[in-house]
Amino acid sequence: MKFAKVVIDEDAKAIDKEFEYKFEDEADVKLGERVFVPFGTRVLQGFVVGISDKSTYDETKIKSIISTVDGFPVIKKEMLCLMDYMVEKLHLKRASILRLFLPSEMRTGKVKELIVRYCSLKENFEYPSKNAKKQLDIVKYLQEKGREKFSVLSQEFGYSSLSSLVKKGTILISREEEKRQIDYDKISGEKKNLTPLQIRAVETISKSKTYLLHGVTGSGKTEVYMNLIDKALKNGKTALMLVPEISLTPQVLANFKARFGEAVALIHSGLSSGERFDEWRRIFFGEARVVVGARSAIFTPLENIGIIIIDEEHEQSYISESNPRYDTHDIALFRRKFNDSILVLGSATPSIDSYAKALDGEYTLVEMPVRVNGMEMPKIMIVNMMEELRHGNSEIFSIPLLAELGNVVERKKQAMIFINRRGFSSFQRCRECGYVAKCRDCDVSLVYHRYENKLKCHYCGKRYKALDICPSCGSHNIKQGAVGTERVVEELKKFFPDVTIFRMDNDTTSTKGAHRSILSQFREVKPAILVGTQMIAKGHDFEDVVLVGIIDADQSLYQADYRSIERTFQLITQVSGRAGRSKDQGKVILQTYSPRHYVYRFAQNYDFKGFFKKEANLRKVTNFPPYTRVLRILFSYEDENVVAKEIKVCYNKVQKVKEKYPDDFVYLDVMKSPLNRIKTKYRYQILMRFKLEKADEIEKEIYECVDEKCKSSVFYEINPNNLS
DNA sequence: AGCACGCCGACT
DNA sequence: GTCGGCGTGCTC
Repeated sequence: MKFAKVVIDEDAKAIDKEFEYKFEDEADVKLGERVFVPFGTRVLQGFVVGISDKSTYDETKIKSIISTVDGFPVIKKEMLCLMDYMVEKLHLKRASILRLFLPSEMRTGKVKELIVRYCSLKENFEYPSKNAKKQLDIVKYLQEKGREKFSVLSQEFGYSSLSSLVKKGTILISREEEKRQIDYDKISGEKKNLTPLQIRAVETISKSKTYLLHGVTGSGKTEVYMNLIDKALKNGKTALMLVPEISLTPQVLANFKARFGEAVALIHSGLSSGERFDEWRRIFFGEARVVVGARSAIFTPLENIGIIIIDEEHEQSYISESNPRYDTHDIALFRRKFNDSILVLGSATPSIDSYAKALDGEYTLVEMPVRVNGMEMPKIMIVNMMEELRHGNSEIFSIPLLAELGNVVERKKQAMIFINRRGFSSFQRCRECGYVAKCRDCDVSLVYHRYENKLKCHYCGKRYKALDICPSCGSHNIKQGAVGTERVVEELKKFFPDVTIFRMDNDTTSTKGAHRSILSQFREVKPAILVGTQMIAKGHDFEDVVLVGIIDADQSLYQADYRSIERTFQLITQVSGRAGRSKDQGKVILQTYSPRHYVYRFAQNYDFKGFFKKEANLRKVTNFPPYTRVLRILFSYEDENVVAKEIKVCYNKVQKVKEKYPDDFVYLDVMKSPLNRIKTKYRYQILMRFKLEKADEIEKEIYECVDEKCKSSVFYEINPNNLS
């Protein structure tokens, strides 16, 4: 008799623990397998997360495992350890963690293996009659080629001829499982010669520890990554490389496929569920030895990892913002340790957090301060929009930007205009009474989308009719708020009616392949202007882009978030990099209403170190991370009274903890979340900051403050990215 | 989560 | 009398 600890596959707080079940034979159930178990009156699926000879529960109450689900353990040992770590450290529910480790297709069970029928000739087949021309063609084809897919032959020669050959027994059919082929651009993957700087980086990164690779845009980090992966493969190890979702462009994918061929598995949101399922299994069974993917790829069941790379490590998208909330860095650090592998965090603008760790010696700093082609970084010109206003220009575009755009058009070159907001304008406001339309389910203003003539909630996605008269006072005087991508395109058309203008944002890239098609179209046209959000800021090398315009750079600056300045610096550097790929020196025009802000001064000079010093110092004196830890506990529930009451109880307990550590707490407060309601749920939060020395200890005690039985759903966030 | 058990109101 | 409301508590 054996006993298994089972996590029930239900995402509910109340059953988030390990239940014990018995089974007879050791060979029947393996660690990490999915099993069917009786649970109360029902039969549910669960994960075996532990096996032992003894039980720790009343043996008369222990039931038997009914059967296994897959017939093999789907969760490997490393991932079981990772689950424990995430439960302990991030206070996530076991089932929701385990779900991260499997492709969703395995739970819903909708996707099946792709079975392909192959046709081949019987050994001593009889020739079809002379009149059956099509059938003879098929036989001839197969004599030459040996075998072919049923679907191909049917397409080529017609279904009826083929099926009659099958019926006669002339053709035999065999069924084989095939992995779905992922679509990617085929390019040649020749190795480039490395610069001395790149060689030094590759040689330095060799020990099993964590490196921070700080390389300016254009310093050739990707080539370094590829060489490092090569090295890992030669040592018989595997490699995991993460890139932000938006920079997971066709170019990047093609590069990796070309270089490492069949050994590469790709994980990204553009895959169909079948493709995702197949890629996961190729990784699981060791067919794929290099994994390239977005955030969630950190959970792939890759074994014997020699190197983990997080490219653009500063990117926000590495922090999951919705339910199982986690930071990819934490997971990567865990897996690095477990596999005793190398971890490389790469960026042109490292996060303040990572860079501080590097200076502290926790990470090893590797620098690549020079561009591969020896080119200068593009010149950044700061335009004071207040000044423009004073001179009577209240348009979106400043005079210098228009002049430079004109110049680009004349030279038949290309420009990119970056604007950090999609839609036509941020909101519609009534000029008479100040009414702004809000989402019924969420506490946010609606965004106007001109193309659909609809108001959209960017939180829950709900659509509303656009305003023509103010529902509050009846006035027709409706004003558009701040500009978005759509509006910029429209305005540009007025100034440059003959120039091709492309728009790229969430709305124009929602369909599969749209991203790729816009970029390849843009590549072909000159002169042309590409208007877009964040997603144009990454990794595209366009030789002919000589100008980048940043509309309203302040957008990201004034947010109730301690990282907003850091993010602004990163954004400007990133976007500016787009102008620097051509032979002519590129130019960047940055429009701002606060030209004297230090972030612009450092960004203009590409002075990361100076910026770091200033920003780190500010964080230190104002008691923010990385010198303190922020913990946010978010309660949300449909009934506002319930949330308010429950969070109050929790807050009182937290206050007791604070009294116990009076010197460590630098901040503690309870409040409505700035976004008080999202998807019909009211949100309240407790915010606290405490010093690092006893942070782990304090954190543990704080977690005890939340009543397990409360109705609200509770989210914990460490150093949250935004406080809404 | 989902289901049983249980303790109150208004109906054939 | 009992049918059914949903509040509470349990599931190895």
